[in-house]
Formats: sequence, C-alpha cells, structure tokens
Amino acid sequence: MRAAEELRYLILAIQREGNRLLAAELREIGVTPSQAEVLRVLRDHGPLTLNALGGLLVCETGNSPSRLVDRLVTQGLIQRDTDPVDRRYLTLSLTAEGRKVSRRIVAAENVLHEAIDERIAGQPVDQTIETLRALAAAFPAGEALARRRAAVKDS
Amino acid sequence: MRAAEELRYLILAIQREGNRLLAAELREIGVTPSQAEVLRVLRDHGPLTLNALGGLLVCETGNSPSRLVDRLVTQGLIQRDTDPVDRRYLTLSLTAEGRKVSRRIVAAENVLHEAIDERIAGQPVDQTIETLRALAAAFPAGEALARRRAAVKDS
DNA sequence: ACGACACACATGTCGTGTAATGTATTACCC
DNA sequence: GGGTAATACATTACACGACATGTGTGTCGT
Repeated sequence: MRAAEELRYLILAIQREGNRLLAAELREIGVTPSQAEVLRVLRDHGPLTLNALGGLLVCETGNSPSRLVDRLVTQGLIQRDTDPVDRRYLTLSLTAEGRKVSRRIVAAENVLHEAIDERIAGQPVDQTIETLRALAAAFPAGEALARRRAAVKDS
Repeated sequence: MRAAEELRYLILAIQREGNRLLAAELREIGVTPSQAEVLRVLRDHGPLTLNALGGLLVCETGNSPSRLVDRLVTQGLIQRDTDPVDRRYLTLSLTAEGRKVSRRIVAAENVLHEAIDERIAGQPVDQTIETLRALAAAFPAGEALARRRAAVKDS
C-alpha cells in the first residue's frame, strides 16, 4: 500500500477510535466530543463571537458552529448574548454550570490522553507530531490549532 | 500542550481536511468518501457478506454498514443478493457500473495521495506510519486495516 | 440619505457515525 | 421435533459535518 494511503487510513482509524473512546468517557457528563471542544475553547480563550469560536475549533471547519452552540445553550452550559453595539455579533461565554462541566471534561480527556501515552510509549512522538504538523499546516483546521497554540502562548 | 492532546487534535484536523479534499475530488463521480471505501474494498476483496465488508472498513466501525450499502445499491453500483443456502447472509458484489466507478475512484484518491506526498516530502514518513500503527493496532478500525493488508498479501 | 454591498449568524438538506433495538433465519439441545 | 439461543441484517434515534442558501445588521460610496 502506498505510504500516503496507509497514512490516510491510519489517521481515519485513530480518529474514529479516539472519538469513540472520548465519547464513552464524556457520556456520563452528558456532552459529546465536539461539544467538549467548544467548552474547552471557551474556557481557555475567554468570551468569543461565533466566528472567532469557529476559528479556534478543529471540529466543524468552515461554517459557524451555530447548531453546536445551540445545544450547549439549551443545556445551560453557554450564555449567548447579542453584542449591543453591533447586533450582528454574539458574545459566547461559559455559564457557572458550563465551567463546572469543563473541569470534568478536562479529567475525561486526561483518561484518553493517558491511554494514548501508553500506546505510543517508546515511539518517536516528537518526530511524529512534527510530521503531522507539516501535513496539517496548510489546512484551515491546522490553522485553528496553530491559533490556539499562539493564544495560549500570549496569555 | 500535552503530546497526546496535540496528537489527537492534529489527527482530527488532518482527517477532516483529507476527507474534505477527497470529497471534493469524488463529487463529480457522485460518491462520498465512505461510499468510495466500500467500492474499493469490494473491488479488492471480492464478493463479501455485509459483516465481512464491515470488518474491512475503517469508516463505520461497529454496526453493519446497511445504510451505506443501501445507497450504493440504489445507485446501481452494488448488487445485493441473499445467500440461497443461508438466507441470513447477503452477497455483495460490484455491478459493471460499480467497477467502472471504482476505477475513477482510484484516480481521485491518487490526486489526494499526491497532495499528501508533497506535504510530507522530507519528513520521516516510515517512522510516522510505524508510530501510528502502534497507536491503531489495539483498535477495531486498526484491525480492519490489518485485515486488508493481510488479504492483499494473500492474493 | 440611500442603495448596494459586506458581514455575522441562522437554517435546510444530505450523508454519515454510533448506540440501541427490532426482525428474520438458522443452529442447538433436550 | 419444538422451543431457545445465536447469528445476520434492518431500523430508529440523535448529533454531527459539510455545503448551500436565507435573513438580519452594519458599512460605504456617491
């Protein structure tokens, strides 16, 4: 099998399985992996407009994550206010409940991350990350990651 | 950011973007990336039952890919017959049209694979693949890939 | 000032991806 | 042989993910 093809299928397989495992960890918290990412981004990067949030998400490239946010508002985890000076913009922020849930999400993610750490122990992980960064760099979702790294560095 | 977390998001980003690019290539052929995988597997691994097909797919782990096959049958790309000796089983095979489409799919995939090759040129790809194989090995979807490799080797 | 444009967000539609449940068919065991 | 369990597949329900399109809201040129 061609290297690019194997890479593609490996990445697909790992992504699916990681998502499944994370979903299982998050189930009792009552959020999905995508919803968890929104809460994590909102917790780490302050109040955001919908587009700014979308720009920091790896899931849901392209369009604004209106519906993703909808469900979190319905669950009382996110507060959504329209900006009074420019009524086109939303201001999204975590509610108290949302902050509480985001702490549990971090714990659930850590369970997955430790499972990953075990599986890749002894492998050249830094090399691998560098290769994958090169692959992701040109893509919108890769840029979202880079923006998050930059924002963390600033703070 | 922790290595496991960065790995997770990189893999998510690359998978999304790869899927988007492949979907764009496949659009004019009229199939989705998942449908393309079914046609490829069916082309490479002869007639299969639904469960056997599911065992070779990286997309759609777990359940039997009934719906996925449904649409391909509707499009006239797959022939679905019930096994006469054990009527629980299906026999899935490509139609003539399905074989024609599968050839166009290979060409579309090659466009993506060449784009990937360009992006990872100069990177230690073999190392990366080995690391990802270690990560995928324990998972059902990873086993699907291993089964496909084994089946190709046999033939 | 007003009309075209640009911008932010919302909505509709289609095809997954996953889990849970239902249904038909065969195998097993007494 | 008849009832029960196992097996293969189908169906349902929910939430995405992507694309296209719609709807308010503000900006800018004239």
